[in-house]
Amino acid sequence: MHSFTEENYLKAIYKLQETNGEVVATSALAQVMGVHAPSVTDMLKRMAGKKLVTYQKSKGFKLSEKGKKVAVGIIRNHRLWEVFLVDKLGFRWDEVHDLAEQLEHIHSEDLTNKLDKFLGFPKADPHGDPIPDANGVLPKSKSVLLSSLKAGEEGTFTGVTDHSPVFLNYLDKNAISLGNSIKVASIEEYDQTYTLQLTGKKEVTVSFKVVNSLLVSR
Amino acid sequence: MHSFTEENYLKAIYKLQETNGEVVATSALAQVMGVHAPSVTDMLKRMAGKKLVTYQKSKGFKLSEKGKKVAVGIIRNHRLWEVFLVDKLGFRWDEVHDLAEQLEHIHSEDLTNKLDKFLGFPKADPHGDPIPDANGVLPKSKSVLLSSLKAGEEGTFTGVTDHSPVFLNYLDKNAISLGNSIKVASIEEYDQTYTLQLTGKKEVTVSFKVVNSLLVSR
DNA sequence: AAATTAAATTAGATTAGCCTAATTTTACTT
DNA sequence: AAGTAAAATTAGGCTAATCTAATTTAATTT
Repeated sequence: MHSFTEENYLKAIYKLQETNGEVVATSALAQVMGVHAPSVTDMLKRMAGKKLVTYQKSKGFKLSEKGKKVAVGIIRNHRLWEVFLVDKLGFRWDEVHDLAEQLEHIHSEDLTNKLDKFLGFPKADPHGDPIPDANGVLPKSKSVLLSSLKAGEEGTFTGVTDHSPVFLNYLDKNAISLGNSIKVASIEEYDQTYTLQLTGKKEVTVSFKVVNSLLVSR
Repeated sequence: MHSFTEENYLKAIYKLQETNGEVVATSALAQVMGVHAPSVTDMLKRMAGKKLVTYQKSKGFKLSEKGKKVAVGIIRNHRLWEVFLVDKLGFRWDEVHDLAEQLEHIHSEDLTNKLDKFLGFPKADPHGDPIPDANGVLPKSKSVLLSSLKAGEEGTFTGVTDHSPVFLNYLDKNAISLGNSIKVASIEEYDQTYTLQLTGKKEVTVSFKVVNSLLVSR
């Protein structure tokens, strides 16, 4: 159907559109794909030919409806496999990304749906990212950055915006786990460090960078 | 590491060596790979360069130790994934081959071994084919073709040599399942049809082609 | 052993996805 | 509005894996 490369472009474009707005720049895509700009121009022409993206010379590009559908399908696969790897095989949440990047490209609606059922129709992957349903519908998250809470406010830890293993390990080390309740005990005005009160009254003091990578729902 | 294509060549060569003897012909490999002969010559030169096969111009070729190791690793993956698809996800045994062909190329010893453990260290895949262990050791099968039994002899159905969905469905339709006991009730001399007595005294009459594709152990 | 047939290889092209270097287009400054 | 900087594209090349057509090598038949 589509090559792995095409699929990875689609996924990357989808994510860039999600965070950086509708239209994507060649250079931005080149950066996340780890290739040089002319390769992107090349690839986009091919993909535009297949109606996966709409592309106007030097004006940026975005996914077509068709392209979006493919991208969401891949994200669904990716997140379901991550759940499998963690829940069934016992991998840690910081180990599964690269494996899921490979598994996500195996195309079979039947496989995906059977896997979904086997896992008990999970709503989110091990990092809290929502899993699109079989129709490609992504539940709209109501989570906010922990950095947006004021001192005294509280929420439930629902996800991360930084998926790097080093950050995930940092959270493990400080016993900050998905589903925990987190209360902002205090905020140091001088350097924006946050003291957090976790489930069981444990307190940790963390930098702004940390609270700015945590999602909570209130 | 190696491309999917290379890995598929390695697997195909391994299987040809297993059934047709040590040295493999260009044309035979071209046929099973579904490509034309010059493509095979090309590919083999590349693979010889990587020490995956030993190759002498116009003299055929065979796997090196290194190549054999890679091939067996892929077969291990393939068969473990087939067990997963059937035992855990509920696929039928005639549906899993193509999916396993994709899953087998995901490389991670860690993944393979965790999957193996999750499945309870199975010894054979859903078609009865033996699964190499983590060291690449394949248990030597003591099974024989059902066609080699004489009238009155009996065995346990342990595997098939024809893996085509149409044959597997035929077996399903006649309630011939792995693990069943099968007794050769009689052999018709005229056309070599076999009447088999299955577990529970059910009798079926089948052609020579069928008994020549069934493996039994005595 | 010579002739014919079959198998394998070489030669030369093609496609996807990438590259570097050069050029063009767009955006930003003054 | 002109000049510069940044971003995007074109031009031309490379590699892996394939192809067809032509040639060479090996095997088989008479």
